[in-house]
Amino acid sequence: MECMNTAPAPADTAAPSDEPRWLTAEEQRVWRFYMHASTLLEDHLDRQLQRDAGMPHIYYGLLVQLAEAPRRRLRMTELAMNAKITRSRLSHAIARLEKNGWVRREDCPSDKRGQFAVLTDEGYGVLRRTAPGHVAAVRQALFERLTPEQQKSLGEIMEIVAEGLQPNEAGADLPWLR
Amino acid sequence: MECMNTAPAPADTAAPSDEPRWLTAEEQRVWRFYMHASTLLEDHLDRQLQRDAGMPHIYYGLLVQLAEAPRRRLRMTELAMNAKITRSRLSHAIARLEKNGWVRREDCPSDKRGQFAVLTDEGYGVLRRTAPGHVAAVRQALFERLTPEQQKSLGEIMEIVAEGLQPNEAGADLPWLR
DNA sequence: GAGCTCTCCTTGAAGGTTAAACAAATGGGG
DNA sequence: CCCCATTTGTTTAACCTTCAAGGAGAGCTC
Repeated sequence: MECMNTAPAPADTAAPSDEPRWLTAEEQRVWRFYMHASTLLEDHLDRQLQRDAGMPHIYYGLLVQLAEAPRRRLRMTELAMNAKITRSRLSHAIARLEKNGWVRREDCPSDKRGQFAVLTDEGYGVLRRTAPGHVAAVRQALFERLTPEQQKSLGEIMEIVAEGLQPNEAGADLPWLR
Repeated sequence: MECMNTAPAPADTAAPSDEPRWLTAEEQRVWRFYMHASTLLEDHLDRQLQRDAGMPHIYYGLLVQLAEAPRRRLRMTELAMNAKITRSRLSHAIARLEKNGWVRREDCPSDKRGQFAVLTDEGYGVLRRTAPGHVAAVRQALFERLTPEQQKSLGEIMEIVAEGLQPNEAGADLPWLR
C-alpha cells in the first residue's frame, strides 16, 4: 500500500547529489492518492459510457468536440490536439466511429491532404441521449464531493499541470527562456 | 476547445427537472483542465517509462508494490487491489513481467488456488536503475509546479475522490449508512 | 460428505493504443 | 520551376485492456 516512487530508502539528507532526490513522505501520499483517484475515475467513466453509450470515454469526448465545433466538423489534426491524443490514435478512433455511423469523413477542399471529421445526425442523437447520464456520473464522482474552494483549487492545479505538459504550446517548448 | 459535458444548452434555471442538471461554466472549466492534465500526465509518464524501463507506467507500479511488500511478494488479488486494477488485467501483466524475468509466480502453500507474484533480483535491479529517472519526471511534471498549499490541497481532493470510487472499501458500499 | 456458493486466478477473443514507416500534398527556398 | 523539408493523415504489427467464460479449490450448510 505504498507509493510509486520509492525503491531504495528515502534519503532527505543534505547530500549534494548522485543520490537522487526522492519524494518526501507527504509527496508520496499526495502522489499515491492522485494515482488512485485518477485510475478509479477513468475506469469508472469508461465503464459508465461503455455501458450507456457503447463507447469508451475518449470516443465520447471526440463526439462532444465535434458537436461544439462550427459546422459540427473539425480537421483531424485539430481534433487530435483538442483531445490531447496522437493523430494515429485519432485515425483509428474515427474509423471506428465511422463504422458506427456517428461520424463521417469529408475531404478538405483547400488542402487535399486534409480530412474533416463530421458528426452525423445519428452521432448527435447518441450524444443527446447519453449526455445527461454522463454529466450525472461526473457530478456524482467529483463535484458533489468537493467544496467550492476545492473545486476552484483543483481547476487551478490542473491548469498548471496541463500547461506544463503541453507538447509545444506557444513558447512552452523553450524551457531555457523561462 | 470546449468541455466534455455540454451537448444541448446549459440550463441553470430553477426548472424542477426532466431537464438534466448540466455543469456550470466554471465546473466545465475545472473538468476540462482535469481531463487534459490527467491525460497528458499519464501519457507523459507512460512514454518516459516505456523509453527508460521498457514497460508502461502501471507495470512499473506493480514492481514498486512488490518491492515494498514483506518478502517482495504479494498475492495476486492483493496486488490487484493495491494497484486498482482487475485480476484479469493483473494476470496478463504478470505474465508479461514474468517473460521479462522481472517477476516470478509462486504457489501459495495455505491456499491451493492462490498465487504469489514475487519480484526477482532482476526486477529489483530494473527498479533501482529506473526509479530516479521516474521520480524526477513526476517531480518535474507535478511537484515542482505547485506550491506547498496546492500540493496539500491536491492530496485532500484526490483522497476524497478515490475514497468515493473505491469498489467496496469497508462500509463504503453501504451508502445508506453514511 | 454432498451439494452449493463463493473466491482465486486464468484464458481467449475482441477491441483499443502505440510506435514506426509510409504516401501524398504543401510550401519555402533556390 | 524544382528540390527538399514539413505537414497531414493512414497503415501495420506488436502490445495492452476488457469482457465473458471457466476450472479448481475453499468453505458453508444440511
